[in-house]
Amino acid sequence: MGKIEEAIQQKEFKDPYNKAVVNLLFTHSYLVTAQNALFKPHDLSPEQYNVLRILRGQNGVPTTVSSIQERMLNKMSNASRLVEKLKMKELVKREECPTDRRQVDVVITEKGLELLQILEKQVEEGNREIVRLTLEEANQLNDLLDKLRG
Amino acid sequence: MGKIEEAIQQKEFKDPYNKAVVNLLFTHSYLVTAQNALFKPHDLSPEQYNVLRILRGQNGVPTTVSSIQERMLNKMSNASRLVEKLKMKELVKREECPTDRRQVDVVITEKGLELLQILEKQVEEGNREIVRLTLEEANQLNDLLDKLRG
DNA sequence: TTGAATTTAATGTATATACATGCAAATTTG
DNA sequence: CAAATTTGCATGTATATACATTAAATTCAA
Repeated sequence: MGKIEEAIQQKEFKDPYNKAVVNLLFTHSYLVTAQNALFKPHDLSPEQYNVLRILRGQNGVPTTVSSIQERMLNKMSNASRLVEKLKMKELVKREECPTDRRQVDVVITEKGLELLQILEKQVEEGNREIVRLTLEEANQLNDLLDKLRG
Repeated sequence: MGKIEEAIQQKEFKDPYNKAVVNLLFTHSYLVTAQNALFKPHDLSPEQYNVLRILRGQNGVPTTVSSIQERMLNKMSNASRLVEKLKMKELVKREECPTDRRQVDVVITEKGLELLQILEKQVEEGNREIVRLTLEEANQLNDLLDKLRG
């Protein structure tokens, strides 16, 4: 794979900023493609996995749809529909919130927790393998990404 | 925005590799959201813009659909359908390849080139603004991303 | 306290991704 | 050369993103 210029056959970029944006879009696709292969056998999408992780982080405390939305990796995603998909698979429960009937309390089920436990190990191991950096470099990358977003 | 831990309200990560993957997914969403706002008024998606750029890079030499596909940022995208969309907007022309009737020659039109010229300036300027790094840091980020993919 | 504004979730529509499949043309092979 | 394989593209289906709109519940203000 190597340099981005070879990977997408583009000779040069306007400046390092524009190159970084393209490089990030391309690297994102690389990561997501690898992750998809992992999720596929479990009939779960990366986004659904992400929602399950957020719910487990609550330790049993019900979470509203908007709260899930705020914590998702993709802010423009649609937590409402993802929760619906997870409910159909019985990985989450959805109940009307007693104190505010507009809201919906979402909780991960035992079945959801079990699936998460299996998947998480694979994802964590997969991520370590797919990121071909030293520990120090990975830390540098995290700092740069945090700074990039301002 | 700042640190990824605050941005998505996750206290800690398994290791810097797993943190980097999440950080990259999140940063990708940040970039794409900003880019979408730019493309929206021109009724063009980022992916369609990418195809137009690839075609212009050919300097008038017809390009096959599979060649476009190979050079796209998202390898799993569907160049065939994107070309169809662009054709409906008269931004590209599509002709049967004379030497191999399986293939389809795609060329950007004058209208496509004009739109690209306008958009490109805005995208380039937008990218410089949205990446809040020094030149040196942007170069570092590019090196790390290239290395990450191995 | 009632009416306006806001909040929360669901839904509608267009676009794109992910992957399988179909089909015709071209190439390989026996 | 005929049959089998491969290639190039289109298309079908499910999922997700992006964004507008709707409907109901709640809050706020006159």
